[in-house]
Amino acid sequence: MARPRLIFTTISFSQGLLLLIKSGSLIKEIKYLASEKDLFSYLAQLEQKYSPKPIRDEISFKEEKDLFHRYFKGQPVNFNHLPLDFSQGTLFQVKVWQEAQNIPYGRTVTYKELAQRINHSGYRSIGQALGQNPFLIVVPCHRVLSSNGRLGGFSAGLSLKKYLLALEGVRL
DNA sequence: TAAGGGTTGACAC
DNA sequence: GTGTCAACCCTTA
Repeated sequence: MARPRLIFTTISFSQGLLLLIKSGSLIKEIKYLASEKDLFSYLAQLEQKYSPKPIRDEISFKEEKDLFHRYFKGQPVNFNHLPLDFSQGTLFQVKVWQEAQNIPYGRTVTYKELAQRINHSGYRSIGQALGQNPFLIVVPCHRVLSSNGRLGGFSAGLSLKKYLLALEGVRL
């Protein structure tokens, strides 16, 4: 059976832009890009990876765009009902991502707490799985902090992690 | 199979 | 309070 063609859109915000990629009705990836320049080079990579090449489609992302615009205005938004394509992750990664989705808006947990929720003791593996998170913001890996109250890490950059937490009213 | 990683907790100073 | 180190265990090359 032929796979549905990939479609994408971008959402601009004060720190850069988000690239949303869908296959059919499933979201395949939500990626942070610092500038239009990064967008063009990433799209070039996608064109090499996928055939036929992904096409821009604003209409199919109406709901997601609305949700993200509200989120960037500082309104509490729940993204959990959006259908995500977890097939690209391992079983362990999917478990971590799904558990991370349960962290409420404006709340934070530590890597340890997240590990305990999935009955796991490999704290470093949690960080590693979050680092592979392809669904920025929707899987809120920015809400996971180190136990000493520090930020920990963030695949899209710590300054963005700080920005997102501040947006949600989290005091560090 | 070995190395690395978004961590943690214990211990020493 | 801060630094160091072993242990956790998954992913990647």
